[in-house]
Amino acid sequence: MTITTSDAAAQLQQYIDRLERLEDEIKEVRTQFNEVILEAKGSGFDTKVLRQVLKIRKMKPHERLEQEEILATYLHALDMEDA
Amino acid sequence: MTITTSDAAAQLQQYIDRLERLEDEIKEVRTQFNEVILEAKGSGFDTKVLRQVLKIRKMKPHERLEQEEILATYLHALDMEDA
Amino acid sequence: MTITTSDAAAQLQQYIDRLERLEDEIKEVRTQFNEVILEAKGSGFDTKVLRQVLKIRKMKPHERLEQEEILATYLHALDMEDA
Amino acid sequence: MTITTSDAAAQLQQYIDRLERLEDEIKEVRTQFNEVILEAKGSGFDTKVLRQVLKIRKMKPHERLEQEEILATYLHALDMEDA
DNA sequence: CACTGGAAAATGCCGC
DNA sequence: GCGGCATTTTCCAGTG
Repeated sequence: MTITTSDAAAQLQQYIDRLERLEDEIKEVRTQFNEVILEAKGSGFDTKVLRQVLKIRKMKPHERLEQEEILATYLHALDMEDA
Repeated sequence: MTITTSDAAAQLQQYIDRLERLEDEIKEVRTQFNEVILEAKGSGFDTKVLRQVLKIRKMKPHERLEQEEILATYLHALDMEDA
Repeated sequence: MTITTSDAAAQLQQYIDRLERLEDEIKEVRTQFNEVILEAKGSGFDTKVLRQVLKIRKMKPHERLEQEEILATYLHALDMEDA
Repeated sequence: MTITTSDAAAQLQQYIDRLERLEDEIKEVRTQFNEVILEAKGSGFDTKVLRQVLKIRKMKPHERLEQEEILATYLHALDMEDA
């Protein structure tokens, strides 16, 4: 878009405002996240391991891709039309 | 499992819960962010440039100027100043 | 397993092998690339700007000019032309 | 680095050359990769599934992080000093 | 306080 | 040409 009208300029300003507002929110929540991590550290937990646990829990769903599904993928790969 | 460990487990669970809740929030807000970007795109704005604008606004003018200057120097050294 | 499938399996295996070999090559060259970047860094060059230069050289001057113009327009609309 | 000497300029030119050379190599190998994918497609394989197979094989090593190791991580997380 | 590794984001690519 | 996915780059916390 070539901004020729002041309307377009105002619209751009609005989008930028909204986006920066959302970025601020993200930053804020991330700060809270870090605070909790620090708090956990204060309780004696190893932050690195903590993050690892979170990661593992996030990965879990992906491991539905386990064994059977992998096998299915291979079988599908072999189920070609005229090979 | 000893009582101590059991306590620790409960505490760990709590921290994990809080952290995952915060992660969810971040994810949610980021989704909103992307939606606004898409909306702006629908209004005819160039999303890539939009992101560039946000980045520029986040940078301190000083930093930005410095980066630009280095770039100019490199381009000059390569006889590319008009690129 | 039918003969057809067995054939397909062998063929699949071959394709996978070739593809993985090529993936390895790419990975290897990328490693070399990163090493050169590091070397340049060691010589005092700013790696981020270095990457920027490569990107600029890859772009057709026309594209680049266009992008810059859009950016200038946006910044102007936001009264940020001096950023 | 502020490039003041022609030596530095020459050095920069050399780094850029080397990096672009490596980028070309990568591009070339990637082209070969795509050609093999196309060839496989011509043999009746579904390219999407093919890529999926490659991905799965790449992930496999990461799944050493399975069960026992995950358990170990949790146990470690609970093995705090003074909780 | 620079380096390193890992998470998040942006870019670019492939298929539709 | 666009949307989704994979790669690449950037950012940031942790560490010596």
